[in-house]
This record gives sequence, structure tokens and C-alpha cells, in this order.
Amino acid sequence: MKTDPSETSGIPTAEQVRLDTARDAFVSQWGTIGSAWGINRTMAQIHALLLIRPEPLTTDQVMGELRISRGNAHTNLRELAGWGLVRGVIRKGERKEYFEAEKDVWKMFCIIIRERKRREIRPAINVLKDCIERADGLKSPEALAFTRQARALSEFMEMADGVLSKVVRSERNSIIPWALRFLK
Amino acid sequence: MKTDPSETSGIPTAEQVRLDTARDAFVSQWGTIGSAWGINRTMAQIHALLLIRPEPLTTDQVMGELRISRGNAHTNLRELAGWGLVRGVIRKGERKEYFEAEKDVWKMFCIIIRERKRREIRPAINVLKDCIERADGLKSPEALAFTRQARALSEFMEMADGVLSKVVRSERNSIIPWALRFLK
DNA sequence: TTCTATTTTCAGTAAATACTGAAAATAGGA
DNA sequence: TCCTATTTTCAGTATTTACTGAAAATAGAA
Repeated sequence: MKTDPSETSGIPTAEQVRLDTARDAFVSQWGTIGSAWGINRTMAQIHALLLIRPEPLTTDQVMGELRISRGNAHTNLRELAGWGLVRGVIRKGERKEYFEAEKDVWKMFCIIIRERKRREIRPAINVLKDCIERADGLKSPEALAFTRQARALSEFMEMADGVLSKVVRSERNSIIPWALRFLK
Repeated sequence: MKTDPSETSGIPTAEQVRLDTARDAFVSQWGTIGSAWGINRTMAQIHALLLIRPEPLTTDQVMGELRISRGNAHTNLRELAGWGLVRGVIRKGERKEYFEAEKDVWKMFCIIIRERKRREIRPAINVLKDCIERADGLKSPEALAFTRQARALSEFMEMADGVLSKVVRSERNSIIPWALRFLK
């Protein structure tokens, strides 16, 4: 990873090396963390890269920094934009698109929760309800055990979903102080 | 999926078919949900299967229900036991091991949160701190942007981690009523 | 309109992940 | 002790997922 502005003298300073090492570690590890949570490694790495860069980057810069193909960079940038974690910016006079990440950690958190709710939690709840309906009216002990368990899961998830909705709707300035107080 | 006790008459009743269909849907969908969250499909399916069965199952029964190999069943049962979501039970007089899932949804939730904290959140926080240290003392604007962002992430995650710890330590009987009140 | 920088797509391929099945190890019963 | 039901391991293979690179499409400039 190169310190991008005017890399003119061939030899980087010790400071640059140290920064690049730290950034590389961050990008690489963020990728690993992402994949533990079902997010593709490259997508997480691009996200990390944009998070720690003060300036927006082009597709080509992302390709260069992470040594990935155009197609890969493109697809994952679009995917990140789909989540709302990254947005495209067009600079006046320039034709190509730049990308920047949402830097505000609270906003980032809200986006991720909202999207996970929409993409994973709600569908899961619907599936549960559907399964419960399918077994509706059955009387065997096996059927009752099934329905009981499915209902418990569904109710719990509804509750969790509701709590998350409310947290995410609340203001950063009301939740964070609450959390800090809660921790004491 | 067969209604297990004494499947003697070859032809299943309409009720049995309906239950089996509902259970199959549940197992299959729980697998899909799991994989969206970074959990291997089979492991999630075995978990689902054990969740909705009132009686513990043997490795062979799991293999039969899900049509998977012994190695696969074995590995994923062990993995589930590693999470604490499933435990082995040995019936007196019998030599083989049976497996049953933790059925209580609140306990399940706590186990999952605790394990995710331990396996994913804490390591991620450590990585962040490590990256911040690596860039410590650097003064360039690029370095400051990096450090600032990494610190914000790390602080947020510490806070979230703390909140989760406290939630998970609390009693079901204090948190669930709280959540229901919170939702109103 | 043409020209070209840029974005988008996608068939083919590579890499990562999960699974099988059989052999080896283990542990209770006699 | 030996015998065998059961568990565990793991090399080989299959499946899924991610990536490449080049061709096609698009859209601003002239």
C-alpha cells in the first residue's frame, strides 16, 4: 500500500513504511473479521481501505492497493454502495467515479443493523411463521414440540428485531450516553 | 424426515406428512439463515433438527435425517458441542452417544453472544488496538486520519462489547420485561 | 455524430470450503 | 485378555464461492 500523494522519490521514509504496515494490517484483518460474519473478504477489505483514507479513491486505486481485478473491485464497490456503507462521488471536471466510505461509526453501525434486519432477520422471522402455519392444528406430541419451539424462536426474534429497530432509530446522542451509564 | 417412533405401517398419515414438511422447511431454512451469518449450512441444519426434536438423537439418526455422511455429522455435532449449543447424553445401558440441543431460547441467545464475543469481537478489538499502536506517534495527516478512525472503531466496539456482556450476564426475567417495556 | 475514457458484465477459472467414506483408534463388555 | 460397537480422523473429492480479464455497453466531450 503506497502513501498516495506524489510518490516521487523512489525510497519511502521509515514513517511511511510504518503507516503502510499499520494500514495493511488493518485492511487485512478487517477482511478476516468480515468473513467470520458472512461478508466476503474482499468486500470487507475495500470497506476497510476506504474507511481509513481521508480522500475518496477510484476503482483503479482500489485495484492497485489491494491487487485485485477490475471486475472484483467493481462488484464489491457496488455491493458496498448497495449496503449504503460507501457512496460514489464525482469530482467536477473529472469523468471517473470516486468512492468514499461513511466514516461516522454510529451511522455505520445503524446501516449495518438496518440492512441485516432487512436482509436476514425479517426473512428468518417470516420463514419461522410460515413453518408454524404449516404445522398449525396438528396434535401429535411431536407436532406440539415443533410448534412450541418454533413459536418461542419467532417471538424472541420479533422482540430482538423490535429492540434493534428502536436503537437504530434513536439518536446517537441519546444512546451512547445511555450505554455508558448502563455499563457502570 | 420420518416421524421416528415406530415407523411400522409403510404409509404415513396426512398429519405425519404435514409435520414432516414443516420440519423439513424449518431445518432447511435455518441452514440458509445460518450461512448468511457465517455458520456452515450443515451445522445450522443439525442444530435446527435437534432444536425441534423432543428426544435426543444419535449420530446415525442425524445422518439419516439429513442424508449426510458420518464424518460430516460427527464433525458438526462436535462443533455444536464446542459452542455449547448441543450436549451429548449417554443413556444408561446404551453404549452410543445421543445429542440434544439447548432448547431455552434465552440461553441459546446468551451462548451465541458469548461465543461470538469471545471468538470474533474480542479478537477484532485486539487487532484494532494493535494497528493503532503500530501507527502510534506518526504525525502525517494520513497517519492521523488512520489513527483517528481506528480509535473510533475500537472505542465503539469496546462499548458494544461491554453492553452485550452486561445483557448476557443479566437474568432473563429482568431483561425480557425490560425489552417489552422499551418497545412500547 | 464519432471518439474514447470509464463502467459493467460474464464465461471461464481459481481458491476456499465442505463432505464423503473408509481406515484407524477407542472404549466398554465378556 | 480379546472382541466389537462406536467414535474419530483425514486423504481425496465435490461443491460452493470468489475472482480474473477481456469484451461489450455506456456516457460525456468535441
